[in-house]
Amino acid sequence: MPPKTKSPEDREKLRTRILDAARSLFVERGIEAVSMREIAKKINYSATTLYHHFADKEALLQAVCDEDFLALASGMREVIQIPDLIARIRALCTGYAQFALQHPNHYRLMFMTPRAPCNLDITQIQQGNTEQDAYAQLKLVVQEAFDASLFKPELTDFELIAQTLWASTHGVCSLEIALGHETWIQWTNIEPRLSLMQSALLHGLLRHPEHQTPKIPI
Amino acid sequence: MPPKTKSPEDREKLRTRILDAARSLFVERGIEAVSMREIAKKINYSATTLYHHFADKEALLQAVCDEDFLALASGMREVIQIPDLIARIRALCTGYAQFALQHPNHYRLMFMTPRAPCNLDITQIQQGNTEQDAYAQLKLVVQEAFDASLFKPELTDFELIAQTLWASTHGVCSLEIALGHETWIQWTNIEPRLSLMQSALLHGLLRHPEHQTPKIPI
DNA sequence: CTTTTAATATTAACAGTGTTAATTTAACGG
DNA sequence: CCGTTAAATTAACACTGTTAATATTAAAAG
Repeated sequence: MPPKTKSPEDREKLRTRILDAARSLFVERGIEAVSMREIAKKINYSATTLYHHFADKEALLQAVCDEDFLALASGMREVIQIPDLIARIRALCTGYAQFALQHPNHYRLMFMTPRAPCNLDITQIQQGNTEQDAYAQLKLVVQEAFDASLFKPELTDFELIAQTLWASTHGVCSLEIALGHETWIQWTNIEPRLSLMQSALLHGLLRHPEHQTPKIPI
Repeated sequence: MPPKTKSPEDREKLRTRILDAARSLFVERGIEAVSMREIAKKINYSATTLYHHFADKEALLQAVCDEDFLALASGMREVIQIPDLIARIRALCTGYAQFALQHPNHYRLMFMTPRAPCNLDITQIQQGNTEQDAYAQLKLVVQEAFDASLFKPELTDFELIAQTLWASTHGVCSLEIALGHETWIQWTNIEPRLSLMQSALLHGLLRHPEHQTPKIPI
């Protein structure tokens, strides 16, 4: 069983096999249901083998996470080409929400779970790089809109604006993920919740709230 | 050690001792760091004793949670007396945020953790009762404001409005709890994040956004 | 061809978890 | 004094993440 295939691409191949097994278990059964032994069993390895590729469970999940941070950011590749700044902001928020609702378990791990503050060392994502970091994408377009004086004049901090936009979309999505199945709340549909949040907040932020969003097929 | 003190108030006393031990461990070390054995050790009992008072760990945490749902709602007792409807909405959101940021571990368990959908059976809180349910409090005042035509005329669903207000505050707070210590985001202060969200969103929702909030000491 | 070497994977074990079955302990009613 | 009964305990099961020691193998060295 254990041959000496030192070829680096084989080693990489096993690494991604582990990542894929972890992800699939994780997607279908949630974060806490995933054990190292189960991941290993899924690819017919022993649990200890995983530790030759990842320091610990946290690092493995972080690696899964990283891939999805990249997926989130690169899923916006077309969106960030939209010329109209407001339309681009709207599309970024919508795309973000789609990702969250389509990958709730990943979203939970990425944005709803506090982690040790030192994990940036492990992460291989270049934060701030607009190719890899969806928040950087939002920040950039918000800054452009800020420079174009599209926001109300009393708003002087574009980073604050970006974080507010992020928090609003995150609020709708994370409530949906955490409590969307609770029956003691008479939840309205998620789409109107998202769109009301988006339009009301932009109405409160923009200098000319009646800004007509050019209809662009996504 | 195990005397036959069947008196119901003693039994209740032990139950709350368990709850308090669970809460204190839980507050200082977070949800996942709490084990049944540790809780038991903290009050000099064996772990199995806890199972005579709570079906399982989930039920115990749910019970801790329930007490804090009540605490959240009853902490609003003065706030819901505020006569001005908009000021009351603002104060509810602010109070909610204060609770979230002061009890992040509880907040996490209450609003950031998906649970099995059947837990309403266990919960002893009367959802919808404005004495016990903070969301019901918000819904009520939003409905009053809706009936008073304070919202923009195109908004026809007051429940949607209430959920949007909730989601916005939740978004700021839950991002702060989950990612507030991440250094790859240049977080602005939490206060301006909360207040910009509140004022911008209300600006987008209200018919007369310039509504002067009467200054009421809280 | 051996023999060494070094990577790869495995088994065994540790300390911990939630949980349950079987058992002891102690007080009261008869 | 004895049984009943509730309360608490110990022992155990099947897990978990993780690590140390061990085996397995293929390629390089002699």
